[in-house]
Amino acid sequence: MSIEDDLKGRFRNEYHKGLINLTYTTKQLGYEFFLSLKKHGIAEQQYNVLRILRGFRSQAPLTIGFIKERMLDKDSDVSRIVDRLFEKGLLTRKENSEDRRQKSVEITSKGLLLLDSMFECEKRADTLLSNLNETEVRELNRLLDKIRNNTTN
Amino acid sequence: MSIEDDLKGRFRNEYHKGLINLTYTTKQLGYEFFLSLKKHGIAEQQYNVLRILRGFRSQAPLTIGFIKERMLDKDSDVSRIVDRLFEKGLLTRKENSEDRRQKSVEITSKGLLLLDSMFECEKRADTLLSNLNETEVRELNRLLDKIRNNTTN
DNA sequence: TATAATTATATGTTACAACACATAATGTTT
DNA sequence: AAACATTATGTGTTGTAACATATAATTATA
Repeated sequence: MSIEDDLKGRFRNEYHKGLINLTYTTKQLGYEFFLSLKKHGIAEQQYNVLRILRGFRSQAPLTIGFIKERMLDKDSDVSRIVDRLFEKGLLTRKENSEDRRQKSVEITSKGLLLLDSMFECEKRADTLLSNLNETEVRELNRLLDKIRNNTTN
Repeated sequence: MSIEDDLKGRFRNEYHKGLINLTYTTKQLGYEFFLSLKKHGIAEQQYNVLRILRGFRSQAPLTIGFIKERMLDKDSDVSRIVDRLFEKGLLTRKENSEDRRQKSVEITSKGLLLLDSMFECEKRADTLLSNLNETEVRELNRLLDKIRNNTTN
């Protein structure tokens, strides 16, 4: 399937196509992953928060700000995502007595169990680019890094 | 700036990095473009609908379904996006007398003027990948196409 | 032709991003 | 210590994706 067919449009040039292609491909990969998450009744950002809580368990409890820094999306509304996970019993949230502005957030055993049961989602994520060989992925990463160097200066 | 620094994390392998890199880079490019739109008080999907209305002006009026097919996101909620544009006076929306289920949507002169005033946004979009040379963009497109062939089968 | 299937659009819900603003706790300055 | 600044988090709003369901109009079928 070519992107031209799919979008029913034409591109001004390779750069134009590149931008649309990036958006389109990433959206599609995200959707693939989203589908594998959906079976577990959890939204993508909630999953990401749980992953961070598990990944940094040695430094638990974590604050909202710490979690926020580690989200792919820097503007994540972690307060309300944590709300939803709290209501599902997947994490605990307490006032930090050292600094009462902060919240101490920790994954529960229920949360850990859920992540364990989602192991195949993580495996799925690793296969999304499997159509590229090692050299190609490396080249993709090089190109993406190069693109970003441009836009962040 | 490396993505490793930025995400404060490590990657399992190049494939893992590739997926995160795609998500992250695309998000950043999208944000760049979003910023240039914001000055004109219009949201990204609303802009996309206006572009389609202008682009296919020769076939006007267009139906909601026609617009939907041409959106990058196939699940776009075109009905409500059109609502918002209608309220801003940027398009007209009438019942189609041939098939009264359909709506006939057409961009207004106010909508065309807005797009004209946004010409620099389009130019901006074309420069987002300018850090890559022609060969590199071509290679990027090849890799993205190859990724998608995988995930759509 | 009455009925059933399909189509085009609308509406309602949940989760979220991006933003502005609010609030409370803490730190700093005078 | 009182006043001000900063920090951590919360809340409210708008726009949207993804989804389910609704409704009306049209087409196909028995």
